[in-house]
Amino acid sequence: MDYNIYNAIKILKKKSGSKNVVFISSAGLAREMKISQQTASRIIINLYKNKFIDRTMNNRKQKITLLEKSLDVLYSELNDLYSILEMHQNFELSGNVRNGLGEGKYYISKEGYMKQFEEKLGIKPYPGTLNVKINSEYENILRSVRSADGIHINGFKDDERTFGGVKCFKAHIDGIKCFLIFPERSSYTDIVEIISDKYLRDELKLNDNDELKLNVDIDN
Amino acid sequence: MDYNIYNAIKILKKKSGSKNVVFISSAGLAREMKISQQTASRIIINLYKNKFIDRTMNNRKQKITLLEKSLDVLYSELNDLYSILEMHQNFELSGNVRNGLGEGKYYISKEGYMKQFEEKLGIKPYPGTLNVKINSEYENILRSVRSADGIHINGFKDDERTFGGVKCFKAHIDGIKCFLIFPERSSYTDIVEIISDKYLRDELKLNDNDELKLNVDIDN
DNA sequence: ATTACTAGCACTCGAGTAG
DNA sequence: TCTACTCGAGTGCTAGTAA
Repeated sequence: MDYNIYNAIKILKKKSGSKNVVFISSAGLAREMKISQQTASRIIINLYKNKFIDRTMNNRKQKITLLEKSLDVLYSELNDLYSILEMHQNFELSGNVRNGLGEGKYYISKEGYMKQFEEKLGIKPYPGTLNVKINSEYENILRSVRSADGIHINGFKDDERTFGGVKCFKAHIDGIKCFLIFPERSSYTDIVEIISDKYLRDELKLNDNDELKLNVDIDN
Repeated sequence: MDYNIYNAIKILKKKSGSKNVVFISSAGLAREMKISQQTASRIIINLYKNKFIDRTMNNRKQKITLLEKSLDVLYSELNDLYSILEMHQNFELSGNVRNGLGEGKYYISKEGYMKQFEEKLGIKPYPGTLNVKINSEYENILRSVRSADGIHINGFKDDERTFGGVKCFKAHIDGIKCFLIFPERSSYTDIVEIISDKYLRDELKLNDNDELKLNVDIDN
């Protein structure tokens, strides 16, 4: 049954544009998947129940919207194949500098994270993050990076609250080594947070809204 | 059953090194796939019958060798996802110039091919091919390119024999536009043949064994 | 047209087990 | 230990059909 779900998502994504919305009948999906209309209908019900899609049934044709969970399926399969086939390509992202408001600083300065950064990344990060809004043309690449494994940093508890796990990806900007960090449980956002042992704003002479290119190395 | 085959190939490829050989018991495969030993055994038999793998049964442990057909499955799934997710990256290959012996010239000069090259590629090719041996580090990328769709050129018959279909990929070398051509029915080789409307050896001042970089554009 | 329920059947899975 | 056969059970398919 899992295979049907995967295949259905592939087809729905192919038919939906970048807006992830598609008008398709169960018979239409059945034709593409070379299965019966009844089975296609069951699959759609299943996808809906399991929150892979949303659906609205206007008059005749149903409208299907792919949810994040569907995209995750595809991007993680892509990454799986990437790593199995040892195609560690480097990804190039481009975006511009945003004002970070300082929450990043609050989080990464926590001892529970800092210790692990030093151990696992081999750097003692400058206590602050550089926030970069990735240009929308690079959304697909960013999604692909996000769904890769990366370097895992465990969550922890302090006296007051729990802090979730994050994952890091080695990267460089103009030759300066840095790391992208993503909260492990969060949905897609086009803003990435970057840490480095250097103060990147000084090192790279960056101001808000400056354009920059970012190279991510996924080695698995 | 198809899904099992796909999954088994993924696991076998992951466990096998770049030599595509792996020692694994049916119980071992079963554990990885979270299925019973019996089912794993059946899958292995199936893979063998359908020429996805070769197997030899020495004393205790069986040795499984992944055949081209298995790699094709993985690389074409990768390409599928690539095109569905609209991640048309450009691939960079590097290799060195080889002496082509002139068979390439014989083939591409055939009217049946030439007409289609002009129609579908928009160039009137110089009647000869540049043969490039791709460096082995780029094997994975070359395989990935090969399993993509490309521009299809139909096969045809002349008075004497039949000529098979080929597929072409737009590429450029030092800014000069060219096309990689692959026979549609042939197994992997690390030599690629390149056509262009220019005589590339002159245009790029190439001699045998000269190193060159090749950029392939897969747009789907 | 649609979607999707029910019924019946076919296929695939895993337990048991032989070699 | 291994691989792989048989067979019963259960899953998931399609056809028929209702709404």
